[in-house]
Amino acid sequence: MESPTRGITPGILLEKIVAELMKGRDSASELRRFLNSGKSLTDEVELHDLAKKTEASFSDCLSLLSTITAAEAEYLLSSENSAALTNCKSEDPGWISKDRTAKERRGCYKRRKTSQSWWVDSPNQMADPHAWRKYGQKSIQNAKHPRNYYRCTHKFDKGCQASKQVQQIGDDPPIFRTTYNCHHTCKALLKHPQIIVDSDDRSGSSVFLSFEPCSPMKQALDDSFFFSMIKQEDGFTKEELPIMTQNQSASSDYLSPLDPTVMDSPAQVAGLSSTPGSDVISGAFSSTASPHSLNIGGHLMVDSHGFDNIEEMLQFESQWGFPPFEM
DNA sequence: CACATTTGACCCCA
DNA sequence: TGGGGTCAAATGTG
Repeated sequence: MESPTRGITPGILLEKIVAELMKGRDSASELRRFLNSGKSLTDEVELHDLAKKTEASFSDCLSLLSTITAAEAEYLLSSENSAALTNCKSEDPGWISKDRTAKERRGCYKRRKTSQSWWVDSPNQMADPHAWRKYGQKSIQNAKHPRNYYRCTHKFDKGCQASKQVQQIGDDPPIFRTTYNCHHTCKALLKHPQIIVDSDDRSGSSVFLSFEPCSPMKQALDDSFFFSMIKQEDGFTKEELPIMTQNQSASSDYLSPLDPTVMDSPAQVAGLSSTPGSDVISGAFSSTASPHSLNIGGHLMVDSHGFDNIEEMLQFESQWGFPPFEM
C-alpha cells in the first residue's frame, strides 16, 4: 500500500508522524525548561523560536495526518502499529469480538508491553499514594517468595492502566522489588502535600515526615513513587543501602540515577528514579531503626531548583506549601 | 452489601 | 512447551 500522492508507505508515514510528535514534545520540554529557568525578557527571541519550533512540529504532524487515506488509517490504527504511538493504552484484549463465554475468556489476555516499566527495591513493601487492588499471586521459578500482582483500583471506572508487581527478593535484610507498569491516568490523588509527624515515636528524637506526594499545581503524582533513604548513626555502608534502579525504557530522556553524593548529611540517598520524558527525580524516605533517623516520605525535585539538602527542601515546603518538585 | 483478597484456571509468548 | 500474567469465582472483611 502506497499513497498515490505522497509516494511513501504507511510504515514510513507512521515513522514520520512519530518523529514529528517527538520533535514537538522535545521542543515543548525545552520551552518548559526555559520558562522554569527564570530568564528575563531579553531572551524573548529564544522563547519565540522555541514556541515556533513546537508549533511547526505539530503542524507538520497534522498535515501528514490530513493526507492519509482510509486504508492507511486502518493500517496505522492496527494494534501492532498503534503500539508505536501509545504505550500501555487501551489494549485490545483480543477476545472482545470473539464469540466466547466469560469462562472461556479466563486467562485470555494480551501480554502487557513493558515499554513503560521501572522498578524499585525497598526494605519494606512500599506504600504509595495510589489505590491498588491485588489481582493475583504467583510463585515464581527460582524465587523463594511469591510475586504479587496489583492493578490500579480505577482500572475499570477510569481506564487507568497502571499496575505493579511486588516480590520479595531478599530475606536478610528483606528487600522488596516493586515493578511498575504504565503511569496512572486516574488522577485519584490527594489534593495537597501534608507533613505528618509520626505520633508512635514518643522518644522525641525520631521524626517521620510524610509529604502526600501531590503537587497542587501540576498533579505530578501520577508518575511518582517512593524510594528509600536510610540513615544510621554512623551512616550507611554502600552494601547496606537499599537500591532503587530504573529500567530502560523507550525514552531517551530518562535520567541516570542520581549520585548519592549530591545529598548532604544527615542522610544518604539510596537511589532515585525518574519519569520517562520528564526531568523529575522523585522519591521518598522511609523508616529506620536508628533513633536519630529522619524519615521523610514524599517527593524531591532535584532538577533545576538546586536543593542541596533536605533542610532546604523542607524550608521550601513550609514556605510555599508544596514540595519543590514538578513534572 | 460493596469492595478487597485469595487462588485455581487459563493461555500468551519467549 | 511451560513460565508467568491475568481472569474470575469463591471467600473474607467492615
